[in-house]
Amino acid sequence: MSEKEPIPPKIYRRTSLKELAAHLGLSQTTVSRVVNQSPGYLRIAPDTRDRVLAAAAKLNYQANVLAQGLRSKRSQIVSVIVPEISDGYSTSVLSGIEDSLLLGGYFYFVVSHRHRPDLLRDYPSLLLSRAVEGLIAVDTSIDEELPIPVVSVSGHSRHGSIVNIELDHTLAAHQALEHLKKLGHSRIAFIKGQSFSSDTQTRWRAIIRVAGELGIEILPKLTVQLEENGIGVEPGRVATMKLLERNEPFTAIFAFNDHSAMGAIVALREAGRDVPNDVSVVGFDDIPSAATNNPGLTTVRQPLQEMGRVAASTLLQMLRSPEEHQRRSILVLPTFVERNSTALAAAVRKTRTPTLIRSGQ
Amino acid sequence: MSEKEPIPPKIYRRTSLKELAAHLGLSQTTVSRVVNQSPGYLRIAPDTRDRVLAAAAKLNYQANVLAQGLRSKRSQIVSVIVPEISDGYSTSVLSGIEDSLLLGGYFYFVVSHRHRPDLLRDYPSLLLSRAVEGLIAVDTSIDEELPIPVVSVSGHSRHGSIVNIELDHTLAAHQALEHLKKLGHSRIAFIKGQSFSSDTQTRWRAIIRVAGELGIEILPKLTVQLEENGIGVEPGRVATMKLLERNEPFTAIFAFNDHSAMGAIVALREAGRDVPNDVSVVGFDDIPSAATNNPGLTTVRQPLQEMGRVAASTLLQMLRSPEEHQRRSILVLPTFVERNSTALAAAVRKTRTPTLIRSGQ
DNA sequence: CTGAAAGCGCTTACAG
DNA sequence: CTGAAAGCGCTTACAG
Repeated sequence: MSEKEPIPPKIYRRTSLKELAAHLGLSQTTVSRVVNQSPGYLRIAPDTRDRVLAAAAKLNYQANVLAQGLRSKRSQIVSVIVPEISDGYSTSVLSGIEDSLLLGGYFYFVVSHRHRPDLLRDYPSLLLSRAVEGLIAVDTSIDEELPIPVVSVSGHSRHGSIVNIELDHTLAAHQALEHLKKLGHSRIAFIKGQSFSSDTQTRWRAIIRVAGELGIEILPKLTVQLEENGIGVEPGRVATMKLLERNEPFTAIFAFNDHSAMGAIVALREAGRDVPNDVSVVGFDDIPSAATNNPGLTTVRQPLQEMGRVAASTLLQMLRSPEEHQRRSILVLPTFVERNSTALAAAVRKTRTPTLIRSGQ
Repeated sequence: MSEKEPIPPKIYRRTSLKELAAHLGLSQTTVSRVVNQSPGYLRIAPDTRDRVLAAAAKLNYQANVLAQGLRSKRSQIVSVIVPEISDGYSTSVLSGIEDSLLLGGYFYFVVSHRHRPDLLRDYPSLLLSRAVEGLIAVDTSIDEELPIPVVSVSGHSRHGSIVNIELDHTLAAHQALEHLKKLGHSRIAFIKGQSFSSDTQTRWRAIIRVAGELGIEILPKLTVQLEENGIGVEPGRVATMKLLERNEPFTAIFAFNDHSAMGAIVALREAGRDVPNDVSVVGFDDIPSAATNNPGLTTVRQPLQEMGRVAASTLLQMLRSPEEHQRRSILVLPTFVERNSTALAAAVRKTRTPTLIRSGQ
């Protein structure tokens, strides 16, 4: 007895509805109605209600959600499919998704497909056999019609009933290109996204349109695309090396995302070019490491967490009232974040006073 | 008809066991035995087996896992609880967990407690009412006895039957401190972890022990602790500012983790100190951004993904054979990663030839 | 070698 | 105002 008293184990013995009903001398039906406040709840005698509630609290009754799901056809589970879970983009979205789902009493399975065709093909049925009620696809295009509601974050699905949560890419392109234009850049290089990324096409079209409006030329020789292979900043580094080999002068790069912007900075540094003094670099997304990068990344922020929250609450809404007319797409707005990876173009710098140079964030 | 043909929707109409049995003129029992290869499978007539398998494939039978779980008391779901999902540490572990679980046919719920006491208190019962079979706690200490197997990653739980997956902190401390010692650092500052992090204590004790062995002094004036509030690199930046205010000279910092090491670098830069020429900084974890940080972070790598894989396969093992004696803890080994945030101490540099200076990674 | 029956823990028409 | 009964889609003793 000289040892520390063991903490008395919390009672995790689960009471079933049957036991609770027996304990109260009531039918399961009545008990079920009370604890779930189901239709008919109001017609139950107030003191019966109180007795049930008291006993449920005392015996720590918690419904078996599996059984509820089987019977009522609502598993209270949805699934989120992402390209790769250990990636800043997906997890910011997941964080927002979790916020909304928790409020709605839903749990979620995460699966990552890693661009593997077998997983992309098999996951939908695997998830359906788990009775998930809905699916959120993050940066993943779903090209089959599923028997459950699907919300896509940056997925650009044009299929059936899928609701897309998407960024206003036109505004995003405008913010980035106008920023570079103001700084005096006219020879701007572009790093396009990997072909597997569902944002690649949409964003590129917006860039072309906006560049036209702003009178910015897009030169094929200053355009490279990220390769499918490679992780982290590597694809951006490789793409930028390719760009440098072409010997076509440029003073700025607009990268597809922050990862590739960081890779671009690495490649430029290796080639002896200073960022931002020789070359300005603009990223996209504003993942957490964009701020701590050196130099801090000027970037177009996607409200990833908010996109997750909106995706989840939209999905819950669809589950609650399937019949209601649902918008096909919901637009969210980017925010432009100026840090230290962009500066006045060298040509312009000479003609202006140093105080005009942004001091950064 | 001039539009593109719509893709014929894949058949997602789910066949039930009952339907399949009726279609075959067999009992559910037999069909169940075949599709699950359950005990008794071998006693079934080979051609019955073939007929069942053929029909199951043709009608695309997939069991309803919810119903299976309810009946067999195996939901095939486990849960992972993490402090925060949008954090490089947790997601690397999750990535490994997913690898192992997928192979075992399990899916998982992720929940993040964000150090909120209410969530930490309520999640266990919420998960139990979801019938999860087991729990993996990442960097979270579980101090109640749960009725299901629990594996803890860096949780250091000394409770009941919990299996801990932990890093060899002594080796880790040895790698980092010997590295700094070799570079000629003797005045080393230490950033301790937040009090809520379960690794803080263990790692600090290991550091004290190893420092003693290596003859490295730990000065209270050169020791600071991360504050609980603040996200990303901010706590590390704040701690380092506090350190600098003390006006006690130091030439190196051993930080609790990579985030705080990055924050330290920011604070040092703001104070006009160059990393690594004035101060060397060593991080811990090797999260993805450690490599892309500028300067690249010298750090102690935790094999996070492996830890996740080991945690999940250990849990599955416990679910399969609960009676088997299970080790109380499983040790994994750190790898020391030299990058560019550490260099020879200034005092030493003068006395050696420049070629001795590491060229970095 | 195969099947009838019970039951996992719930919800929900239906009835009174 | 309350309950008996059926049934969600499975698995598993038990029986033959």
